[in-house]
Amino acid sequence: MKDDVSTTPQSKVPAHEMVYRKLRDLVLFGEIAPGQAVTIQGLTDRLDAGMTPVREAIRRLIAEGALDFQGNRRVCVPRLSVHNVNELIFARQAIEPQLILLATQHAAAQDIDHLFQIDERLDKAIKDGDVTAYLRRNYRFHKTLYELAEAPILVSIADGLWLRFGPSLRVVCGRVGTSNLTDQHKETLSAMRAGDAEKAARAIREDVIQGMEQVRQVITQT
Amino acid sequence: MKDDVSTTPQSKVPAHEMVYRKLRDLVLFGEIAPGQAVTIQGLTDRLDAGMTPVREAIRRLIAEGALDFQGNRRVCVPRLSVHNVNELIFARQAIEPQLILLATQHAAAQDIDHLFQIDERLDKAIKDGDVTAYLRRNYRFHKTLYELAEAPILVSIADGLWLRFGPSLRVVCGRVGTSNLTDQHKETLSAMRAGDAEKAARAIREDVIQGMEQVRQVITQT
DNA sequence: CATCAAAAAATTTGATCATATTGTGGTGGC
DNA sequence: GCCACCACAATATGATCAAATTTTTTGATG
Repeated sequence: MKDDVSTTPQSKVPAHEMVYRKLRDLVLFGEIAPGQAVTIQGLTDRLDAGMTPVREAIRRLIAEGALDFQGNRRVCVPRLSVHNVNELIFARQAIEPQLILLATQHAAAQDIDHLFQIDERLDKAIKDGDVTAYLRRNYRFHKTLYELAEAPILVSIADGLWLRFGPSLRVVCGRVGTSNLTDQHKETLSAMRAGDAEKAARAIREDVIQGMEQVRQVITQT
Repeated sequence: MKDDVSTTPQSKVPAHEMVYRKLRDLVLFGEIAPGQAVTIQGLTDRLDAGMTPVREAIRRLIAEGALDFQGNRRVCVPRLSVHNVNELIFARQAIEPQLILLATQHAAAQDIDHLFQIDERLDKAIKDGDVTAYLRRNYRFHKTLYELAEAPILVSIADGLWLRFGPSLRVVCGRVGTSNLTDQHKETLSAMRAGDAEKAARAIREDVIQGMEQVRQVITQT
């Protein structure tokens, strides 16, 4: 399991950070489904942590939009409306191509090689029908790519968007099946390797649209 | 301890929410300057609150990018680099015109009247040289405007951006002086009233560029 | 006597606090 | 200058209080 970099046990990282990463993963990869409630006490048991770290982790994720604080003091993973999905499509199209432009300028050859490797393992997960591995590696691919842009604010925005639609991707996989998933990863990377930033940006925009369109389909049906 | 009946007339809003709002204002309106440290104990004194609510408020603001958690466990208001400002300019240009497009579609006549009122009071603050009132009303103008778009995710992104460059606006006012501030508020509102969404979007883009350019100037000098 | 609904008790869960623990940066001895 | 030690601030725990939800009780009505 080289995938979960987030749950490395080290006494160097504080408990609230640890809980945050674990809970973030649970939400981002759809292990807590949209609509499902999140309780403090439930998490102290599930993650074997104290109350304070759990509370702080929940607050952080609420602030990032990954969790929803419902008027009374209940917290849950938000369900996306069609309207929300449209907002997310717009925002992703606005931000992520720009990240690719910047990433192309900064990327070294070995960075792109590394991304090709991640993409290969992603393809393997698809072939194996391993949904969880697919979701983790797909996120990892995009996140790694975006971090090459060296634009921390834009990356944090993009990351925030992933936290919002991520939970629904598992649902999409459940409906569509992993074998029907398409992406523009290789096209993006090839263009980057060729130094054609514009083409890479167009490819990622295509990737975003394809992915989000599938989310929209599933949301519309529900 | 029941003695806080006099100090807390309405305990309908929880303490952590109260502390969050106060601290958010302190940061957003530059009352805690960029680079300045933020300590838990300092805030428990300053805001007369318990330790737990303060901790949660700080976590939220860190998650929103309004505060910076520096490796060791120090927290401070981030200083913007020129690079950061460029990211913010891009992001604001990407998001805010879209919010105006949507707002124009949804706005009723009285909504626009209300915005004209806010803008008038804003102008008065400029004429009086009241920096704090200017900053608060300028934020209020944009926030009110964006909320008309009925696009909660895009609004939360825009809000997050304001939290990042807001602290620097007070510095800008200190350098430039309130009398030299220009904006495109009236142009935006007039276009909206006329139903010309595209024109309104262009006006707000102009407003964004003007404002951020002044931030860039100040950052570059420092 | 059964049924439903409103009220009240019980339980669950969140909010807050006081306090103990741990980690960080500084300080003085060597 | 390096290392042990000290003081301070952050982190984490569990207890306590308060709010909200669920369940139970109760009473009126058909």
